[in-house]
Amino acid sequence: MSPPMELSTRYTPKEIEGPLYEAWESAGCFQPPADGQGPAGRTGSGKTYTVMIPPPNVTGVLHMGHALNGTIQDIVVRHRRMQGYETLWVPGTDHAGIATQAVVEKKIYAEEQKTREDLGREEFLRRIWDWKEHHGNMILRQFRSLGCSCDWTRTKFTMDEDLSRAVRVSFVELWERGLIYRGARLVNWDCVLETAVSDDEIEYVQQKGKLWHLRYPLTDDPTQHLVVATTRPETMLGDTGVAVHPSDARYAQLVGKTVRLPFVNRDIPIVADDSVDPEYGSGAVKITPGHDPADYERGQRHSLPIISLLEKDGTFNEHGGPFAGKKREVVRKELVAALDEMGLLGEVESIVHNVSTSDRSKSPIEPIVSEQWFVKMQPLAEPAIGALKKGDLEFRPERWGKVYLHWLENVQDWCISRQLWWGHRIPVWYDEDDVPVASLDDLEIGATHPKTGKPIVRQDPDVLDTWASSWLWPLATLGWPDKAAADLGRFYPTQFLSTAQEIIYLWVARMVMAGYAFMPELPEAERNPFTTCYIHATVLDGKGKRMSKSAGNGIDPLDMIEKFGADAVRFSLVLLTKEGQDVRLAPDRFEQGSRFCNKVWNAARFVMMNLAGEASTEPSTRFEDRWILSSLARTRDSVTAALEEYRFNDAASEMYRFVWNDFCDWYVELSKHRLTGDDDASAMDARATLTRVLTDTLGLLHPFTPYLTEKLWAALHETLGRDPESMLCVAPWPTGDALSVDEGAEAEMAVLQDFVGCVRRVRALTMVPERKPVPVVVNATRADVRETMERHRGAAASLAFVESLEIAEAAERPAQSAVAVAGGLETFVVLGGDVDFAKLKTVLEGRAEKVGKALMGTEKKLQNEGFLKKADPELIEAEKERAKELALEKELLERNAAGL
RNA sequence: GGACCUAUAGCUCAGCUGGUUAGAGCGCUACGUUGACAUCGUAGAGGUCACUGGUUCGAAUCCAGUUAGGUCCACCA
Repeated sequence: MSPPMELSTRYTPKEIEGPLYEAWESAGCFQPPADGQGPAGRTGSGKTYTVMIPPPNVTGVLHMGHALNGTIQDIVVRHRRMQGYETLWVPGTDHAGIATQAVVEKKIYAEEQKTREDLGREEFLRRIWDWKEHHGNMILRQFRSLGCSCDWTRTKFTMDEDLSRAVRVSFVELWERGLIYRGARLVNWDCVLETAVSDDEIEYVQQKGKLWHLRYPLTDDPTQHLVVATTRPETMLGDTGVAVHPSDARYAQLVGKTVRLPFVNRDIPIVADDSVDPEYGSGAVKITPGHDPADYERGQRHSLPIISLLEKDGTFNEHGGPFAGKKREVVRKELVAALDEMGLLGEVESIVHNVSTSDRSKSPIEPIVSEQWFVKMQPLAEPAIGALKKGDLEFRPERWGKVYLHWLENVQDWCISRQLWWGHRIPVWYDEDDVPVASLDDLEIGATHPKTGKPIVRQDPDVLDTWASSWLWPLATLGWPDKAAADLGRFYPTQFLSTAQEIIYLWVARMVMAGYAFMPELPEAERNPFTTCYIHATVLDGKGKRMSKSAGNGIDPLDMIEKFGADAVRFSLVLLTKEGQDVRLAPDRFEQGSRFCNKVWNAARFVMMNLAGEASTEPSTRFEDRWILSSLARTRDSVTAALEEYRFNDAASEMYRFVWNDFCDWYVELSKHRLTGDDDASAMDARATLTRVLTDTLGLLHPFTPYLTEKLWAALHETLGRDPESMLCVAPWPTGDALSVDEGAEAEMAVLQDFVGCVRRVRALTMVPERKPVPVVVNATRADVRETMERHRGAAASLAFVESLEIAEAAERPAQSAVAVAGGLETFVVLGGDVDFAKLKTVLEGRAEKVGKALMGTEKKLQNEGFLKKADPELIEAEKERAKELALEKELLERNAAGL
């Protein structure tokens, strides 16, 4: 047996993490075994376990939410890998259309004062690719430093050639199934940047504004007016109706009549609509379907025409009448003044309201109508709803299923076109009559339109929504649309998806739809892309606010990794994050994980420093060995169960408790006198048990703290002269093999712990130092307890630092002794010097009172007829037993207090 | 406005399908360094389980309401 390798007294993550990660990767540990001939000596098991990373934006940097999610996925993946599954975790990034385009555009403007129009489409795209090559994927490197065991050889990007192909195939398939159509739609228009922006890029800014009351003359009788209230008076030029609430008596007789719109002299109808709030403003709403989403809806309901007033830069077009050609701000001012002059301006209220503002240009958003591409969602949603209802898909926590269903059951058609340059170009070409056609392969300008036979004149300039590629993620990363792709057959469907709540419908629901839509050849349940969708906690700051870049309250996980190590960050995150519960984080929360890692490190050091002698090969019959192995068995079972049920914090706290409280505080302490004592057989048993417990502990802990445990695994193997090539990362998960719960040993251990607790309490109370040997007399009325004490007097004496130990049934309290009571034991500690008996008396009385209260509680229960009649008989028995014990304890406490 | 979540020790949180002397970590108090670990050990103080009702023999736990905080979605003409 060789001496243990040199281990410092403190765990120093920084030095070991990098090399270990490289070792895992170069040994191919993260790749599933190919064709039964696995890397790192593994063979295929035939069972696969697949996880897809939610692809972060290429522009992204790791934040706490990523760190938490990365940790969760890695725990699952490492656990399954050790269980023998052929495990695949696919990493990658998302091209994130607008976010990326904005980042690069901004950078180019800052450096060269050039806009994307200045560069032109082709050059601009080249620049983005260039940027992506140099600065993208930073986030993937950060996932590595967390220890994530992704198969990096399969890294994907949503604009890779194969994924782009998949996007195009999916588009054409939907086109051919008649699920894609073109239609008018209000989009959020940024008049400064002259682009549509998505809902996500709008900020609602609270501003002071005015609510203008405008008086519209009735067509019948121009001396009468209908007053409408608006915050955007200039849009009146596009009004095609006025709405009032159907039950509003003030206007009831006007419904069906028309008003004449000033400036443009258009007669527009007055309609009744439930959406109008009679209390707000004048109770009458102007309807501008071309420039307001709510009005668009109202317009649809009442079949009102749509008028578009604005050019792309925000100037008014020919529908603006006298204001045509003027900017929107100017029109507002002039129009209000003109109305005032005509006597058509009523009250002007000052109000505070939310103005939708473009994130990027900070200018007010103008909703405008434009032509967009849509996907019909209804037919795609049906099977996705079925997946959840039939149980082929489950959410964790379950309640998120409701969010998923609610969205699917009210699903709107999906607008998939975006007026951007960065993204998958829409594969649609038009002939000279503007007849569109979708095509798998690019059509040349001048080529023949396959349907009309006329020449193609242009390709659609827009690109697809980012989610039009990410909804294919589980399919396309495995080789779809090539149905014969080996990975697709082997790893699809996947088992586990962990992601954030806010993308349940943006992403999760759509992936499910895609699975059903594009894998029709599979049995129904297997089309669903993942069986479990785990929604992880939202990470909040120490004050309970969401962590975000803009709020500046984020904790950088990389700083924490730098300071505490990846394992400490991982362990802390998981320990703190109860399933389904948001988590508040402050930097000092990571210390707990850090301390734990150090504890494990030192426990392992202790074990290895004491393995220099022979170890037993037969199972030990000694109670402390049986006790710790029993506890190990319980822990192993509950950790395994917790991991399989995604209760990661339960698993982590079980490990924490076992390692710290059972193994370090009791077993290691109990082993010390054996390892240095004269009883060789006992020492051999201790060495065997220490080795066994450490080995399994490292295995159980590996998913949580991979670096620490891998390092210690290597050290242990070196110490024992075992296979130096062995890697914990791909070692088998600790399982049953003869390790089971031993209730006898547990009961004996409980007696010992009671005894030691008594002695320690007396010492603390009377200021006798922990290690100063003292004579102890212990009374145990129960014979079995007395026998246990007799059997383990050596262990008891060693743990309690006893000078002499007398075990009796009813000994008198020795002179100059203090006493503590627990579990039916009456423990007298003989002290030298002065003892504060008055203080001791107070403590005993206090305890007696507490125990008395508990006793009263149980007695009350036992006298309660309802309880005796209705409660579980076993429970009643237990309660009687408890009453006996409490009564004994109370008696002992009172007797001793009285004797002082 | 809609949906959902939370309220337990000074702080951050556990407490599963109702029966515990209501727990953990941090912080606090006292004591302790001859070697696994001071990123440690031992002992201790500290809680009307937000409030009000209800169900029950029995409620931190189940139900209803109130209050306070949070998250997501929608968005005010």
